[in-house]
Amino acid sequence: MSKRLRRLELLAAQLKQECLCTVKELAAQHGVSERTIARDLDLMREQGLPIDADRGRGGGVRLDRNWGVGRLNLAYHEAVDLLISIEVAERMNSPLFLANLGTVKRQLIASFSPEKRHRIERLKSRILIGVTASTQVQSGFSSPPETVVRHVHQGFIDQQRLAIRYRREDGAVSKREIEPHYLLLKYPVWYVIAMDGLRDAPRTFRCDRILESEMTDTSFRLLPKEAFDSVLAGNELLV
Amino acid sequence: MSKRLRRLELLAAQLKQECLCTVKELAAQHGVSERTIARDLDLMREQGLPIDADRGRGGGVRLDRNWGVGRLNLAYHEAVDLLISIEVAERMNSPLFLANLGTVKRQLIASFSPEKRHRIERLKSRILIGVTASTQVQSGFSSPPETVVRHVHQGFIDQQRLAIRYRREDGAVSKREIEPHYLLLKYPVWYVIAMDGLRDAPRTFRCDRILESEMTDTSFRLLPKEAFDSVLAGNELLV
DNA sequence: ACAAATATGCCATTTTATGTCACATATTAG
DNA sequence: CTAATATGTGACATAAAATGGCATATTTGT
Repeated sequence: MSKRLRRLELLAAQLKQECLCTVKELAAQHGVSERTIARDLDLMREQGLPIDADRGRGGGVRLDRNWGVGRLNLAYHEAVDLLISIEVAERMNSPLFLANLGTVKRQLIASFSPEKRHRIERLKSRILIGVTASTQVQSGFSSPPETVVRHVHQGFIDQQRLAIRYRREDGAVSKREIEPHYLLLKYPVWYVIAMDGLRDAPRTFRCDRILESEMTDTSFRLLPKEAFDSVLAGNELLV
Repeated sequence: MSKRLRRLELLAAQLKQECLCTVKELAAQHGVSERTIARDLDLMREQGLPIDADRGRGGGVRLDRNWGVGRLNLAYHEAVDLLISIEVAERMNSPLFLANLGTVKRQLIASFSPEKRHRIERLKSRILIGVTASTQVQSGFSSPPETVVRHVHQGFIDQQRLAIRYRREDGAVSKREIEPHYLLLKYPVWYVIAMDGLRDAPRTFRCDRILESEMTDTSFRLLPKEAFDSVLAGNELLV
């Protein structure tokens, strides 16, 4: 086999692309008999693909127009980004294009392994949504650097001490050691809430002003939420 | 067959859930010989699944940890919502969790049929992103009604005349006939830009104030963009 | 009425999948 | 170093599944 598997994949792709195919055409294209194509279609239907067939002259076979736009294969970090993006968008309550994303979210969550689900829950419990900011994202610094994103996916929050280069509002760049505890979105600006290693006090850093970040293996101190009350006040947790 | 297909699906799901399985366990669970599982794994590898194997004592088989967190099967309207949501989020430039969504977008677009791709392009060409609004979404009216969303997916823009019940700021509810041409997001509020059938002039309606909408089969007049210049000014198209 | 399309059943034949056994190779515990 | 567990691979007989061909029913447009 494996021949049949391949054919089934091809058939599905083909039916998605083209609107209406006759069994005869399909048989010729795949070099098998019409009977075989009929059986393949049966199998695909059995597996849940909504294949419509128009009988009679001028008829043919097609996939239900509103069905599965293919399958998305997501890597872990893609899935996390997608899930968090949807949840943030939901929280930000601009609902027109969110109506049908509930099922997407459910599918995403269901497909995580328990271990990953836990990791994501912890990440979410460290994300805060605040009021919309009056400031704009700095032009020229519109994206936080790659490294920040990578650190987020690697369990950035509550685990790793980071060495960063930070650009103050007046333009001066300084080096700092921080222990990040929370991410805060005051749309459109993301902040990192962290213990400043030098001053040993909670501080808030704009993600778009972090020029570089690097993990350091200095130990991380777990701190209770209360330690951050002063900077967290007035913001809501994502979960 | 179909037995093997099912087994392959189960195997993939299982390897995603559990970190490490021995071939012996898998064989026992599926009631086949170890040799068969080995062959199944070969086939899965051939199909592109990144299956790692640790040989030797304590070894086993697992899926690459960062690989496909399941497959998403999306219906058309889910895929559209997802795509538009991502693009809107990108345009709104709050980038922390958008870093890895480029590939998701590409997969989505690639999986649309040409016809659907065209439909989506047209929808996108009718979406405008404006400046962030100072107002909030009306509480109690936070979601536009189901019907508005449905109409969007059915080719709402530029095709259908709608009868709506609209709630003015002072609370008064009136009936109107509109021909919708554009959707405008002034975050967090969505607007419909339409020809008001009674006054025959362009007008802007807040989506969260549309209480009900219904298609009417009265003819729709295609109008050039210039007709809406007065209300479109200062807003940018999504595409 | 006729032609073109799907849908379904049956059976002989061909192809594929499976189990079994043997052996190679890699890793870890002791 | 050795024994114990793992995966990986090849060969071969056999069970199972896929295939093709044919007959037939059914739907639909001309």
